[in-house]
Amino acid sequence: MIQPSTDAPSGARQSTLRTTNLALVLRTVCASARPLSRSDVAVATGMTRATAARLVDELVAGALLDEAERDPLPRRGRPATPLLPGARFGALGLHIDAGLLAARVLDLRGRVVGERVEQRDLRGSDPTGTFARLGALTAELLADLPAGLRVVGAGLAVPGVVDEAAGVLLRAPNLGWSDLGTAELLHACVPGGLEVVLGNEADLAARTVADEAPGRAGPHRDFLYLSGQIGIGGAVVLDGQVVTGSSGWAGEVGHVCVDPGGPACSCGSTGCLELYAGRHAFLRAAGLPLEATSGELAELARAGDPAAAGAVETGAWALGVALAGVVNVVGIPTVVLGGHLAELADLLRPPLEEHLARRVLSARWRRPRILSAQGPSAAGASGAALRALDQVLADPARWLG
Amino acid sequence: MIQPSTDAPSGARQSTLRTTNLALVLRTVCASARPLSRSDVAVATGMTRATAARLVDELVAGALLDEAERDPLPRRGRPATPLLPGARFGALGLHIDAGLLAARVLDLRGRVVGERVEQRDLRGSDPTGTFARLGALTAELLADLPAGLRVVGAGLAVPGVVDEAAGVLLRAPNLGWSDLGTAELLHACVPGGLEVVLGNEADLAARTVADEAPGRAGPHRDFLYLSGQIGIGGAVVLDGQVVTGSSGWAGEVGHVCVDPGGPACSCGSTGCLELYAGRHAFLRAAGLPLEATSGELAELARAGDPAAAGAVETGAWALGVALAGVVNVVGIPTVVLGGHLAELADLLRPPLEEHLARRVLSARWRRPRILSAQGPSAAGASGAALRALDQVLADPARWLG
DNA sequence: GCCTTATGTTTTGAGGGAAAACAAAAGGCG
DNA sequence: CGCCTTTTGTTTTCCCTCAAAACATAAGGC
Repeated sequence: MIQPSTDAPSGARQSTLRTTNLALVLRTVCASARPLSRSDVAVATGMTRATAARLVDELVAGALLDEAERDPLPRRGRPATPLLPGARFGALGLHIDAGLLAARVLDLRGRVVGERVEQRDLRGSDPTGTFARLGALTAELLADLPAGLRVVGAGLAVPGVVDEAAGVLLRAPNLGWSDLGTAELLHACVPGGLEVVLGNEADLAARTVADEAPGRAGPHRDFLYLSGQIGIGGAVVLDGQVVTGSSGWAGEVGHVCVDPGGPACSCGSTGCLELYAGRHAFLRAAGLPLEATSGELAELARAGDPAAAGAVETGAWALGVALAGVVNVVGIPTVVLGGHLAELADLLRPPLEEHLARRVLSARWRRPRILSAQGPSAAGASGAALRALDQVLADPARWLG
Repeated sequence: MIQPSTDAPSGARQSTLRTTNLALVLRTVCASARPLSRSDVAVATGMTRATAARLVDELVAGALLDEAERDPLPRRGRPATPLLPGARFGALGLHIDAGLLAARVLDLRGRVVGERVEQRDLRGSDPTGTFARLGALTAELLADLPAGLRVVGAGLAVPGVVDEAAGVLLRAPNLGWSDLGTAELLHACVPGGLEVVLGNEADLAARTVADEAPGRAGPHRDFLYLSGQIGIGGAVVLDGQVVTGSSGWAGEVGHVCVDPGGPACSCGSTGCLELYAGRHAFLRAAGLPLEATSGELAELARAGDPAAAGAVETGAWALGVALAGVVNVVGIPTVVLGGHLAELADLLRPPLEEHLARRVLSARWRRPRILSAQGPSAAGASGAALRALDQVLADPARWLG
């Protein structure tokens, strides 16, 4: 018997055409660095002006696009009406990490509409209390939002492995949490009706590098993102898309083996990258207390402190071995350092690039490059909001009613 | 100025709807393990019977689908007309490897219509002569094909890194070839008008595991494929798609570092996986001549030969360290062993699964599994043909004229 | 003040799928 | 044997969406 095939691709009908093109128009406007006119949209998409204008009108009516003030630049011809992504659509991004709590709202233009960030040591904390505090921050933030903003979705970034579908945090060693169902905790955290999607911090932070605004591609589309918090998480980004795999277990770069004869790791393996280039490993090797920041370590190393310089040296070597393996497998020679590694990027870059040049097979053809993530702290919060906004870009028709 | 954006997604029109649905119908029939009727297609795709039937009729008229004999099974209702992928469409897959030359033609049903495989030591061979020999095999093969078969495309699998767009073989250490432009060599190799697309052997061989016939998914959709030839190539398969990255440099598992303090590799790095689990490494460790086969090694190890057993032990250990890293990064716990590793799979599995269980972070949740590729030799040839046939599935309208 | 230019809108037409009725080919059953 | 039921496949009618082309609008240039 043939099933109606719940997930199988279903036949395209007239309405599919419509929603597809509606989404295309919205994405085209979002993707542009400068405001487009209806005519620009027609040219960019290959539609006729009539069709493009009709779709734009519909999106403007639904506030998914805004008509901006006319450009007073003196040009020939009828003046165009510039279009911008709708400022009245926003999404909530939350972030829990070992050292901070954050709640941030981004709008469709990628602007921060409001945020609350709180430094706080959450290692070994009680989930209930932490979610309550996050709920308080969120309530404050939402109360301060400009009137008329539609919050269309929410996401929570956590430093660990998640089962997104089930909303379960499987393992977050830095928080000391595991197998934590978040549905109820989150339900108490945000206003009812707003669903919060769980996500891995590194995956979401990588989005802020891949996209500089909802639907607008950043300068790098293929890269490996390293999120150095206490451990080291990672995300592979191919053509602007985070490769998440069939489950949440991708990107555990911190547990790539650097030296099989090395020390035992808490994960059960030996010689994991985290033991050489994790935050604590850096600080311990530099003789600093675990409360010190990576900025302090960097300053010491730059000042010529031998222990700090040695810590950087060792970290760069370990990163070189592990990242060379990853680059050889995924074939992407661009690595973006985030989290605490971003603060050390300038120091790590020269030795790390040298190690990669030697160990990466393709180095002679395309020399591996090390970049550092620029964005604000709690990038996971922004990434979570971006992901929620991507829903709107994927199916604008849903939000027109 | 807004450009007509050559590669940007262009607006969907009525005809897009048509080609999309045409492709959907063809893929639906191909994906099914048993023949579908027009009515089945309608149910599976969610279209009306009228629409599905019209599209099927068009595909049948173009020979992309065949109407099979009616099933004589006594059932109520008007008897259905079973549909099968068109047997008159085929593609040519070629394969050059260190130890063999192969040419094979598959049809849309995934059947081998004809093949020529020749064992031959091609290490350090002259490209011109080798391509000439491959051309001779191909000419023989094509001459023997049943009349009326339309060969719609061709592919060539090579054990090395390729630039598919440019048709350049950048690096194939086992053949001793590098920076080899293949366009002219291939032009002389196959009949004019047939374009041959270059591809990496491991990527293409992985397709034969992901798809058991054109458009029909195999039992595993997410896995890491290891192609043990002389070196070790690999491919990551996610949701049935080979992840090739932005260039051809993905999948070089053989040069993942297993021990940074290990011996120097010809690639410039140290302690690469190939030095422990490459074909030659196995044979050398077992005290066998380099001409011996992996089957002989396996037999010795099973018979209790200590050197052979040690070689397997060491290889499993090295594979464990390297694959654990890959599994931790891509989050896929299924590994399919191909090439010479397939012959050793039964021996490697127990120790390798044990190493992975210890070193893979997700092992407690999803225990890593080791499988061995079943298919015929020269899987790259089949994969190359499958890829060429996928063009037809992607845009059947092109082949209706 | 008229022409040129670019943008935006309206009108008309064609293509493709949906819905529903219709036709066909078998078994079931009195 | 003849009629009903069931399933498949076909035909007809209608609606939706986009294309094409003409038209309207709002500016600068001369």
